[in-house]
Amino acid sequence: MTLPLNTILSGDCIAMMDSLPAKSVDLVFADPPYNLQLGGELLRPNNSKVEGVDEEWDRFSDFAAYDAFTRAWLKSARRILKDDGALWVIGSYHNIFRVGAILQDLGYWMLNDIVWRKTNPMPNFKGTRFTNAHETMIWCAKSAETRYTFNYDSMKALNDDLQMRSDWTLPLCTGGERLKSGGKKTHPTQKPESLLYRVLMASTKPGDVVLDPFFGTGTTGAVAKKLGRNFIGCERDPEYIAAAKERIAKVIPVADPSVLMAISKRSEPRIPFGSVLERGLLNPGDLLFGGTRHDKVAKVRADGTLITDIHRGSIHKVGALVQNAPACNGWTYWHFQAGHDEFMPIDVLRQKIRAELH
Amino acid sequence: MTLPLNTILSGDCIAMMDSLPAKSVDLVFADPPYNLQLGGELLRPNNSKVEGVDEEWDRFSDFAAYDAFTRAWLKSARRILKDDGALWVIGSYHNIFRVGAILQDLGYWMLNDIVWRKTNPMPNFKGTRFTNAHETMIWCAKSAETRYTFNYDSMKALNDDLQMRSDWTLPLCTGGERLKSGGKKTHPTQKPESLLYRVLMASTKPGDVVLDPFFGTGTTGAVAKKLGRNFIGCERDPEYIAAAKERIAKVIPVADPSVLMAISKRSEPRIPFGSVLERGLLNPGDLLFGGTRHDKVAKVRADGTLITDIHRGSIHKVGALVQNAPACNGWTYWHFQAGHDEFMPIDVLRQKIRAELH
DNA sequence: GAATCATTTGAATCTTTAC
DNA sequence: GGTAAAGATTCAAATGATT
Repeated sequence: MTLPLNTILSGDCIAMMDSLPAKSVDLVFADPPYNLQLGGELLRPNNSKVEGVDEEWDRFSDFAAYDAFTRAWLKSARRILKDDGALWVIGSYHNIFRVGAILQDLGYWMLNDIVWRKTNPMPNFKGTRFTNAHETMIWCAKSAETRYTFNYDSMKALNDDLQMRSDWTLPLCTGGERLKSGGKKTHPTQKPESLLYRVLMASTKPGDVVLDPFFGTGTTGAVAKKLGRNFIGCERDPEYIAAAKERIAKVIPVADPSVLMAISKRSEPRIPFGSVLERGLLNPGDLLFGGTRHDKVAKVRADGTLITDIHRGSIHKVGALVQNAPACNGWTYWHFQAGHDEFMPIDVLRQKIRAELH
Repeated sequence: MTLPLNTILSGDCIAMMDSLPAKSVDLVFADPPYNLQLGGELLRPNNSKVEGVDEEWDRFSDFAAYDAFTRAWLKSARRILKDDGALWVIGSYHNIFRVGAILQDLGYWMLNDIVWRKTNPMPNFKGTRFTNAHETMIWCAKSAETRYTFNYDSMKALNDDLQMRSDWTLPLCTGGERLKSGGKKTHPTQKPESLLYRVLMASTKPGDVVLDPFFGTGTTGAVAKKLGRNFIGCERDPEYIAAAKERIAKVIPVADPSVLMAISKRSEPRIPFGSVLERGLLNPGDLLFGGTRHDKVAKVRADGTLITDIHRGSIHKVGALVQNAPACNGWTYWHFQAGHDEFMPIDVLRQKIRAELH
């Protein structure tokens, strides 16, 4: 079976997900309904307050229904996730704690909880509580043992070369981005594209398949299309589906795929230190220098090992030994003499070789 | 029975709470074990060791054991709470979702979840996830029908006459405030007094009784005494108790809490260039132009870096490289094409984002 | 003594590949 | 499956050392 890529499946998300092949999706992003147990359900039809044991039973039954629903869709999502896939859920204090506990119970492995700080939240008009100015997202891998995609360098770049933190400050979806029909908002809880931009940039690769079980008006699909990812949406409401289709059709994908690729040291090809010798960038007998004052010295041997008066081994091993450190990256630790008083890390030689590979 | 006010009860918190009269306490503040379940040792890039939390009190065999423990102490706490009392719990993603779900199951009524944004969190040294830069507190009333204390105006005053939001930006407990014994921290997870200050100012009145079931080194007691509230602590570890007693003895209550309200002024928020992309003000693949004749050209990548035929990096770095200059302010150097022959500096896009923050 | 630079540290579920 | 080796990786703030 081929996946219904870049389409919206009309119907209940559990049935829809169950119709897809197992281990076929790279990412699930879910914005499920918030807990329905609020307000009126605490009142009887005659408006008297529910009290005592009845109260607890009622409430338990409400939470139980929400829990059962949550468990069901999270189970279905887990089946279709690839083993190295991941899942995001967004919610508020009404539902996110139940969602989080069930995620853990099902074996998902939490990677972060992310706080979306709203720059422009709705104030608390009655002054009864703190302004509810954030929502919470949970990001988790399929299990504690599985791998997952995290474009660390992209996130760092997006944040002016500082590690991206677990709190994200972004505005609500308003203005031209907010879908309207007949002057009213099409969907009550449309999420901003900036939020999905960061989610997809962080945890997917170009070409990945992203499934959204509660597609709504298609923010996930719109951003996925823009960023060169494939999407699958599940949605029951025909009006939302129509709005999402129209919206996504207008999205222009980024034309140049090269601007989408994450650049990470981890994904670059490995270069053995021996290659540096084979290409004559260094020669057997050359000296390498380590330490802040370049006072540690080692001699390069023809087989690519280093030797000092007492140590012998790889650039990493000898680097660790001369520093008496548990570990060492020899590429950045060792320097060669490039001029009278100029030392350069041997990593530049590796870069030279890597450049030739392109 | 009279309450053991302003004392530390030595022993298990559940037994201690069960020994107190029902409906006798105005507030419970709890910093329970987080159930971190850390793996092996973790080294910083400089190879120094991170002191993790591996205390016996944070070890649980599985989620079921942690849940049973959580349910037990939350039940005991609920019995001793006055009907118009409230409870706070702090935690991280390791435990807070389980705590939150159990709170709801027991009939507590959530008022807010509060995010403590750390100004100086520990980074993610291995680049595997987002920097875990926050913890979560849940504030709840005893039930949906009960009243609770919220000093709305105090909170507004604390926040420059703006409603206090659900995200609080506060530094970790370090420096002189951090209790040390023999050069090492007395308690691995001592909370900052600023956090408790805000909690107690928000949700208690002078003279109220505040119980902390996991008293540790007594931050709750210290701030309670300072603010003219009464405290009751429960703690098992004699060393923590001794440190807390000594600490609290030194606290001088303040006559007028308003003198403590000095709150750091917010500085102009830093806007990473990546935000411009996330918000769609520029798009991946767009061209930027530098130089007086706009003859330097760079392409915007999806992660917020720029790329030319030979250079790659942040707006500042690439700006410097194309000019062969030591440094460059990319915000003013780079321009985007706003019309047929019109170029505008990308700084106007930053201004646009800043305006939304106010 | 002031200024500058180097070191330390904080609730952390913290690697990947080859053999 | 396990073990060993390669090699990638940190931010803010306080404290201590040096000039």
